[in-house]
Amino acid sequence: MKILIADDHELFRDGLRHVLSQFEGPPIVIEASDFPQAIAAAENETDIGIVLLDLAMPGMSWGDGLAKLRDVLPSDVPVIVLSASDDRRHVLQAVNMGAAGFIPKTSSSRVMLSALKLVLSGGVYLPPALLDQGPSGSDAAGLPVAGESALAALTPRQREVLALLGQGKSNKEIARVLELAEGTVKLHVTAILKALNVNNRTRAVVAASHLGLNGSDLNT
DNA sequence: GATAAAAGTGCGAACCCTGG
DNA sequence: CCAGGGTTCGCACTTTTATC
Repeated sequence: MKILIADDHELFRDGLRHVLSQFEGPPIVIEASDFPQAIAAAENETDIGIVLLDLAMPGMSWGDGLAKLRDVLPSDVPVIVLSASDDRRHVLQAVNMGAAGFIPKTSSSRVMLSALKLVLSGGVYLPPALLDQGPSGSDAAGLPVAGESALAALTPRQREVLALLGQGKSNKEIARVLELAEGTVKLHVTAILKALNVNNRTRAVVAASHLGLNGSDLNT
């Protein structure tokens, strides 16, 4: 498998390459130090399996760069955003633009490998710390807020279920935590999906995170 | 205050789909 | 085949709200 690492810091690329070498069947690593190089690599290289993208790179704004990368990459190739900043607004915007996840550069190699495996298996990885942050409070910086009314429409029980979904728990685990039948949890999950206008639990978690819901809501 | 309606919550069951 | 996720239906109970 080929992995494209796009980061303007050579030292970080070296470290990342070392981490990736621990993968079963070490991948072929392609490197880019700015957005134009990353886009060119995405266009010219075949069989890229995953892209690790630093948001802060020269060449163009991260939004334009990510959009351009998504344009040239096949739709089934996931792009994981790497950043030293954990500005959740940027991260969630990136996810909305098609990123399959976000890995803080402060993460351990173990976390990074786990996140990569999750994304490669079709999931979306967001760090717990990001999900645990409180509401952004404002859309002044341009964060889309569509759907907040839908979130407000959720019942307290549904919010509890959504918070546990955000912790990656299965219906069974949620049922155990809330002392409900699994069928009841499914009922709540179905209602949540409808309310948030999404079609699966992963997107519901992303949407909830986007809207500022977090695990601490369990106590409300 | 009493009553009815609505909303929220909970359960069981059956069905379909998907992936391992 | 089986487990898990998602959907739908029916039913019951409690709480809240509106009406008289």
